Amino acid sequence: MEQVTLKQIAEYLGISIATVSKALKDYPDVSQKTKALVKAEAERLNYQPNSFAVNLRTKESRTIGLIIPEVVHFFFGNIVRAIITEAEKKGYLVIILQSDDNPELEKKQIDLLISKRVDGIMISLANNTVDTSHLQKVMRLGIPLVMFDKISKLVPCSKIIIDDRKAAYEATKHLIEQGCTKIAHFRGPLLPQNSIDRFLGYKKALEDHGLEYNSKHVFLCDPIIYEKGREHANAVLDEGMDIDGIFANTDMVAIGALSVFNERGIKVPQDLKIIGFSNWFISSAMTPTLSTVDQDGIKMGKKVFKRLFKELQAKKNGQLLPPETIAMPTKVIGRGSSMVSKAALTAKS
Amino acid sequence: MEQVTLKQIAEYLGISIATVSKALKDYPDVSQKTKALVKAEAERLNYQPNSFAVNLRTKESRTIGLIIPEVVHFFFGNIVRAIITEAEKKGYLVIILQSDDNPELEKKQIDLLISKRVDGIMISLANNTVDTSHLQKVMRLGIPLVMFDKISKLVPCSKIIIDDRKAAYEATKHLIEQGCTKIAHFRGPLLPQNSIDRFLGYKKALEDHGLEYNSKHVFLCDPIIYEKGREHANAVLDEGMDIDGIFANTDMVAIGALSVFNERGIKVPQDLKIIGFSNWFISSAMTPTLSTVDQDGIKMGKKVFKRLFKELQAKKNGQLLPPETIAMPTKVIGRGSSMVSKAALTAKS
DNA sequence: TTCATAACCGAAAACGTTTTCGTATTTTCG
DNA sequence: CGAAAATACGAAAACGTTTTCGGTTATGAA
Repeated sequence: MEQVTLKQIAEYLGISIATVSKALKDYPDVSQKTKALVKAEAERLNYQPNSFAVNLRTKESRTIGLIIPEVVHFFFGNIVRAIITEAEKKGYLVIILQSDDNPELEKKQIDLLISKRVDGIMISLANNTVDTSHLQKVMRLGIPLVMFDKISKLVPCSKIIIDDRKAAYEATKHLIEQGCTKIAHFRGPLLPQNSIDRFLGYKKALEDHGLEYNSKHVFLCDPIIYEKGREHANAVLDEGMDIDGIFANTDMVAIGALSVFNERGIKVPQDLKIIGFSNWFISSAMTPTLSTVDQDGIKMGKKVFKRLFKELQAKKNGQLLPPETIAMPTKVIGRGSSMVSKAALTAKS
Repeated sequence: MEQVTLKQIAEYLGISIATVSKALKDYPDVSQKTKALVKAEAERLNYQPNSFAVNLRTKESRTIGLIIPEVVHFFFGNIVRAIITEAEKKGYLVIILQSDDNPELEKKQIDLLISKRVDGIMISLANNTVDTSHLQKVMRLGIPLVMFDKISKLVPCSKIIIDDRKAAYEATKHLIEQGCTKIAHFRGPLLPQNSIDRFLGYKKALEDHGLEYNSKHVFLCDPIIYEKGREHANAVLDEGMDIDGIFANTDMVAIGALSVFNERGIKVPQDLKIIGFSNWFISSAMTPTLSTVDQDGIKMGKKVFKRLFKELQAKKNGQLLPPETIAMPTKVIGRGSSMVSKAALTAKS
């Protein structure tokens, strides 16, 4: 029941604790013979170092913190999965906290992680986090910090993002290439950088292709949920707006809109084309299948941990790496909701 | 940069470390005056106890482990969310590990958690975990253990589950009540208890209602994914099977089947009725909306943590609670995929 | 005043590990 | 053979906290 300690092994073998410790860690100043003896005994007794003591002594916990707005979210899910996996490979454990998009909670959780003495922190900000003092505190304490997806440009730490502006530009361009000329945008909340950037990319694409930007064609989704997509789609129809394309901030919103159009007999993609964002796997299971922008959560998660790990290593060596911002690639995926494919044509004729 | 310690406060105030420690914890043998002094100073210096030292001294980490097959999964997502929230309220941090339904990995992760000296462990087993020695080890070490959802009856610990057999029975009965007489079952893998129970519930419902059980009507989904639903739905059609209802092990599978029927012009629910399992939120966004069995992940998560907490408390008091198995309620939710509602009738007429 | 009691404080051990430094023993080699 | 060097081990401090126990001072009662 009780866990065995170095002391017990030492007493059993009649040698000192120090030697036992060193033997287990293959120090050069322990003879092969005693090493073998100690290791055998440790094995036999199923010795496991007491991590509390190790932590105290080495001042590191081999534990890192991760704060995200929502665990359930499919995109974060992939990121989480990747981070956990990568971290485990390097012997790190991940403590996950969910901010529920609540800046107050986010602050508390940062404090919690600091008090637990995590070695590093990864965070995707709550949508409406404006005060970054808690993050400044993390930096002040010298705790490596990596931000991803939802970032704040005010914090001088490393960041892993996608080029939202470019991705949105490409998505909008895709609709234009499919023949849309009056494109609405179901945008995300006003604050987080990526919903701003997606909006800007959308706007830029219109301008670059000689289409007029109309602020009435921009609908705010706050929060970014299924129902908002439905709401705005209904608004578009009820007000009889002249729209032939929609670029939605997120697949979730796009699917909400799609469900309304299906219900109200609007033919997608013939009457109206839609493209979402994030390539949620279920988007390929809709009828019609949903066009979207693919952002690889797994790859992103890997990158996030790898960056943090680099900074952890650097810190151990007494160095401090200059912050770095890395943009991950994205890709427009054209599907049934924006493309009148040959198959779709056949089915209709 | 460096964290302040009791020693520093003590030196600054010219008193002993012991007194500082006791003052902060409101020991009765410290005067109000020094308590005030110490607290003010601690506040000013932003003192935070070094949890490594606290852990070592108190032999508890206020950290608990959670192992689940898949974080991304919406059902587990809800559970995770609930557990984290509840745990935080009681001052516990949650370390989440993902087993990827891999028993080997699961074993390793248990060891990892043990070596990190978590105070307790919650686990939903990998689908094909048969050897439970790693769990026995947890119990042998006296670490409180709570299993949920995917459990093993061989481990004498507390368990939080749903009554899968009853739920499946109700789901099948629902189809029968809607007029189905030839009901197929897209079942889950052979091993985990809940997919066995769902199958048994399905079978029992058939028998109780005078319908013949036909093993050809049972399709194995291993793993339980969207594609399996498609695959079997196609098989049903290709082989021209005489089927008028499907009870799927999971919404995911049901949605896969639904997409095939939509594509191939099978009218749901007129030609064929479907019911899924778990009430994945997207299931109400399908066309038609998907009937399902609601199992409340949030409630379950809460229950899981609360039970673990109870055992943690008991352990502190030197007690050992007898294991308890709690079944959470479920509810059949009839929607468009199994019910020809008035609205649907109108639309068709 | 004196003694018992209460109130307050601190010394010190303990938790289990890591690591430095010193020392004792053995080996090497001129 | 003797000195230098290599080898092997252990003592002890340190990490920062908690808690027991003993001691000192103040308080009150006799």
